[in-house]
Amino acid sequence: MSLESVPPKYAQLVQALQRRIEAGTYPPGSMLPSEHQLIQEFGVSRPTVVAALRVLREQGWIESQQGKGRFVRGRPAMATVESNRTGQAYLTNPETDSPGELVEAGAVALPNRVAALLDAQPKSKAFLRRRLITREGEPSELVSLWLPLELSEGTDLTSGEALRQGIRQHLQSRKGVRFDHIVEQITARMPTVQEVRQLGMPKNVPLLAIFGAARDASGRPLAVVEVLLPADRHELEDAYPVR
Amino acid sequence: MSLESVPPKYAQLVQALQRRIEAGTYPPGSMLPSEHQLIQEFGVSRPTVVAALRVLREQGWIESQQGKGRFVRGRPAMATVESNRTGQAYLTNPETDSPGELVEAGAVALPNRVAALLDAQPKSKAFLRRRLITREGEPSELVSLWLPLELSEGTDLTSGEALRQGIRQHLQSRKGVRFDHIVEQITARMPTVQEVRQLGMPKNVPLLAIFGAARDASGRPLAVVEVLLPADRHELEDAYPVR
DNA sequence: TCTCAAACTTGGTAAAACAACCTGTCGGGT
DNA sequence: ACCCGACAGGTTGTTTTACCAAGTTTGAGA
Repeated sequence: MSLESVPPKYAQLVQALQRRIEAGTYPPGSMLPSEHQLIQEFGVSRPTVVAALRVLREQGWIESQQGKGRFVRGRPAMATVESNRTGQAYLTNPETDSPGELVEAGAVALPNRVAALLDAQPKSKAFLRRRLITREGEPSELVSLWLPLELSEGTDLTSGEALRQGIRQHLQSRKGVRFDHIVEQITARMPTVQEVRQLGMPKNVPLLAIFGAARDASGRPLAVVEVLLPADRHELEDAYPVR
Repeated sequence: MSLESVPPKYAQLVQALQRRIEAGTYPPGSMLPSEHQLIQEFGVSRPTVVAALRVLREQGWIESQQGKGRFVRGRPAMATVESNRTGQAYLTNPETDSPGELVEAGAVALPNRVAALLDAQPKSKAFLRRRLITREGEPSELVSLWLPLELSEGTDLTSGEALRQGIRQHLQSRKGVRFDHIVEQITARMPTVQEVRQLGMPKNVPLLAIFGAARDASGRPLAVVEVLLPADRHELEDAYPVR
């Protein structure tokens, strides 16, 4: 059984054209080959070509003029920066993407701030899963996930192994809850002695602390992730259009 | 010649479905009629229905699950909510909105980091305008704006008075440049002694530093704003939908 | 030189088929 | 009686073929 999922043809075409634009084969301002030419070259049908070109237009790589042709704009400036929604990244990407070790997993009393984000009583219990991420062999980030106890039951989150599925997908398939939006808070503070030890960082360097609270469509909190980044080794970057 | 251009069918279908969602005919969480049902009701072909539903999904009105159906999310709320984009706020809002005093205005040598964001040589000169914002009578934030010298000429930025116009509007009307997008970087560091004095903050509390680089559509840097926030009095908050 | 039709371009609609995925039902087995 | 697997029938996702409409450019002919 070959389970290597091949990307759809239109997506392959998108990538091929992006590569040519970046390589300078289609320089900015020049006209892209016509639909008919692309059909000939790639051996696909017109709707497939049109679907690929629509994606490129919506992403800002090209623009089109009816009756004239499609013109290269170049790599969209916004796309060079992968919008670094930190909370989303840690709630969505599989843990196997980032090497690290599990340092804690079990029911604990909630810190005040996390309790407020979960709409729970301070000091009440919830499930905590904490991982120390390593990059290039060095401790890099401390990631903590808090879940209401009823959401942690029947999941693989208690396991010591890295999840091969994103937390979002795991909770959706096992518990049927759907993340709708994330509220993110960013603060800075000095590290505790324990954090200095775990992260192997100087004790006079501040920590960037990102709290991401995932909620469902009705606004009910589902999970909170805290990401601790030593400020001498990390910073956050985001890009957005002005309105 | 009656050339009242009628919108394409798929666009009409988009509007019809949006109206029904807003009217509550399709409440959030409910399942949308299947493609087949929509084909029957509106008397159009499947590609037309699919095109309309694709637009709705990309705009965040609905989400789709292969094998199950399409589900209503409601009017995309996050798109209308002005999220607290710090850099955008300081580059767009009039200075008169926030009381404060001008602490510096003139040509200075660029710090390395700002020079990199402006694509300029380190140590080269640029115009700096720095204001200390006060809230409830207390020093609160230190906001610095760097501009290439050619962009500062002929503007009111050298004036000691608070601008009644946002920096973005001012530069657009005086110099004809348009902000297209902003790249934002967030770091944390310990304050300098001068910053401790100016902000009236404890010297063992870290600073949240936000750098916002405004660029035009081609990616050329136009201006950089740095916002320094004592971490014991400020934090950043943002909200966004999960993709 | 001017006019206009032909030949290109992209945009939109229709009809059909297959693939991938989800969910329930109906069995047979334990 | 209970559990579990196979299967049927639903859904969306992708691809193909076909045709017409609308905008632009070009060149042939008057």
